[in-house]
Amino acid sequence: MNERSGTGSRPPSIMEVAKQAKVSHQTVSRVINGFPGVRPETREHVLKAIDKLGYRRNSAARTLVTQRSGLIGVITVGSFLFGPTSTLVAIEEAARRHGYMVLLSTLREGDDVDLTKAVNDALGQGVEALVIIASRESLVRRTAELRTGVPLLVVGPSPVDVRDLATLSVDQDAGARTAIDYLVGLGHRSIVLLTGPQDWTDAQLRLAAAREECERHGLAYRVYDGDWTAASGYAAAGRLVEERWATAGGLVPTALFSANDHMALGVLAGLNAAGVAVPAEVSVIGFDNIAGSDYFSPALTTIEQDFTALGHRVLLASLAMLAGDPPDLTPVPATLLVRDSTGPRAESTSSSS
Amino acid sequence: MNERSGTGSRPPSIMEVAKQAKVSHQTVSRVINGFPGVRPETREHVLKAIDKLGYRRNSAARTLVTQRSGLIGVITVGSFLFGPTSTLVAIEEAARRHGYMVLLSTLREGDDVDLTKAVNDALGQGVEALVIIASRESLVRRTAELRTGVPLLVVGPSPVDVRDLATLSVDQDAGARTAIDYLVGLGHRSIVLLTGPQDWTDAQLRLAAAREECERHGLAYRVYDGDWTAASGYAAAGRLVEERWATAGGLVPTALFSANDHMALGVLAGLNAAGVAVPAEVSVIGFDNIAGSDYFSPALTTIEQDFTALGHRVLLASLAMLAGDPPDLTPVPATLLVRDSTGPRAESTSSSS
DNA sequence: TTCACATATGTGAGCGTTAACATGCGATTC
DNA sequence: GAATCGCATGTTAACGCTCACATATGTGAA
Repeated sequence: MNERSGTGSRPPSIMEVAKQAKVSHQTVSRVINGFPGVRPETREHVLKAIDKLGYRRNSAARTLVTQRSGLIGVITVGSFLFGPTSTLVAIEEAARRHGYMVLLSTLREGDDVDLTKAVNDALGQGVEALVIIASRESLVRRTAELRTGVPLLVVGPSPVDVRDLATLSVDQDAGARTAIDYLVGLGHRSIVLLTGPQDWTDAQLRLAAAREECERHGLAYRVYDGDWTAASGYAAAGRLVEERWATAGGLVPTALFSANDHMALGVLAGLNAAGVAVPAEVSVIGFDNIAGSDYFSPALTTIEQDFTALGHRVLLASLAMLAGDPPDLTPVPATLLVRDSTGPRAESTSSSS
Repeated sequence: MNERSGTGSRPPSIMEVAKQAKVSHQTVSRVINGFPGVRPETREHVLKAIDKLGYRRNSAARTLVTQRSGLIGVITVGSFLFGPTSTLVAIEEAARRHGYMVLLSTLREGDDVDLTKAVNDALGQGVEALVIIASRESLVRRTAELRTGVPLLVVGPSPVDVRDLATLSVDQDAGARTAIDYLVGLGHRSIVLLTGPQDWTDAQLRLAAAREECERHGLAYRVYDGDWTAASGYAAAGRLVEERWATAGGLVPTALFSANDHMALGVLAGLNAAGVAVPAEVSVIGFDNIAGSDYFSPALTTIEQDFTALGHRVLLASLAMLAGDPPDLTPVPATLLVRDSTGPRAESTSSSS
């Protein structure tokens, strides 16, 4: 039924459909947009003409007059790691469900120039709202300075000193606290906090919360710097082993909280290489629940973030802002996943000084 | 310098810039598009007016008249696994470098209806070219039936019986052969091929190539079914252990080729649980080089796919098709990454029947 | 019948931009 | 000094759609 002109000419317009269906272009428009007040018979004719001509609405023309592009710009900056990517996919899915499409920009590094350009490009394409998945503190700050003219939502924790910036994220704070509490419940009194790069807000928040929670419980703890990679986790394991040698009595670290799963993987490899048993001698807990973490050796206890929920919430919030309503910005919960890499503190450990 | 009207009215148009700069709108257009024949002084005025008004080109209007949206539709279907995601990011990056933006659609499952809808939506937004990252055989077939009216490129191996479909991919064939050859070089004569789901073209191709290569070398081999997950790799390890018990002499499998790294991770975990030493008793080789595979226990020997190169090539090919030139569709190479999970066949193994 | 009134359809303008062509003007040529 | 050229700029008409309004047609009340 569907025939298309093979020439390089323009695709059929609403006018040609109108002619074909012997109605006015406006009636065609009404049919396309499902407006009421069109006789079923007329509608039928129009639909047939549309099918015959292979007509497809030109959204450029529509956007030009309505100011509505049906586009949401999503800018992910700095990484294609697990979290950002999962969030992106979830946002896209939610967007499509709500009749929007996603215009994507991925920036490798937190380059200000690139960010500004990406924002401008997206705005130039007429996006109705802008979502920035920014993991770095500095980036979020830049973002706050941007005057975009459309609703702007940042996925990632908000710096406390930046006001008037809509941010939405997984509850890093609660997640980190849950992890520490769980370790405390297992009897651990001295633990290592392996943190991510400090210019990542997620890393900051996880560390700050874990630290506070340690202090609240009166734990002995020390902080190791990591950079999200398994390699840095491996190095941390080496340091931990040394520390266990050098430390006396009840202060020997018996557990490690890694700010992400990749580093935890490195930690497991490092401990294994050093002959330290997990969880018998040291418990390890991660953060993210990346694919495969249930098959690490041993299976990794970790904090799972519900990125699908996050993505949906991001879209809902954008839509709310678009409608002029206050968005729901409460953080998305993170939940504990207990597996094999954590266990009760071994009594022998405290006596091995 | 930049002031913006706070009202909800329309943003400034080229006309207002023209009035502000006391030139015609066409001159403004010339400045915006960098056309020659504008006096530097005039250009200066226009630029100043643009800055003052906070003018930004309305791409809907531009698209309407030029038929060029600057948009490339990318549809990823069925997974957010390592490969597809990496490819997407690389495409986006290449696109931006060439002045295009990416309109994203992610489909969870290979639902035909969704695919058609996604294609139509993208076309409706005026994409100039369409890239479909399809991992499933059936999907690629559907794709071939789509008449889009714009250049269409499929990322993923092409079914041999489907003609006239531009496809581009990593050289799965060469990658799998490299892996087998490497094992052969280490002296292995009996190996297990752990394959992915057979409706994934990648899985098919990797298996077919590995199989052929095994036969070419006169190896004993058997095929285990997997589903890309670490869990299925774990199960495969169990089966392998049984097989080693039951098999006699030189036919005891001493190596396993896993069609992806996640499954290889599961295999490592399974072998470890069964007390089988890697690589002393069994060598394991993966495919993908996912993040962290260098910190598996032991570090995984694998085949690395250069997705960045693939993404760039995809864009180049799209551009070529757009220009009416024949695209370069030769596969992107895959390279061997030797790490610790593979080693020479242990002599003891063949005598342990 | 005549008016009002709803319901179905048509008409014209305008959205912001570019493409094609038209104009103005100083410099060059004969 | 007129004709010619080249450069810088202006004018007009699309592009395909939606909006606001105008016009037919049918229906019931006065």
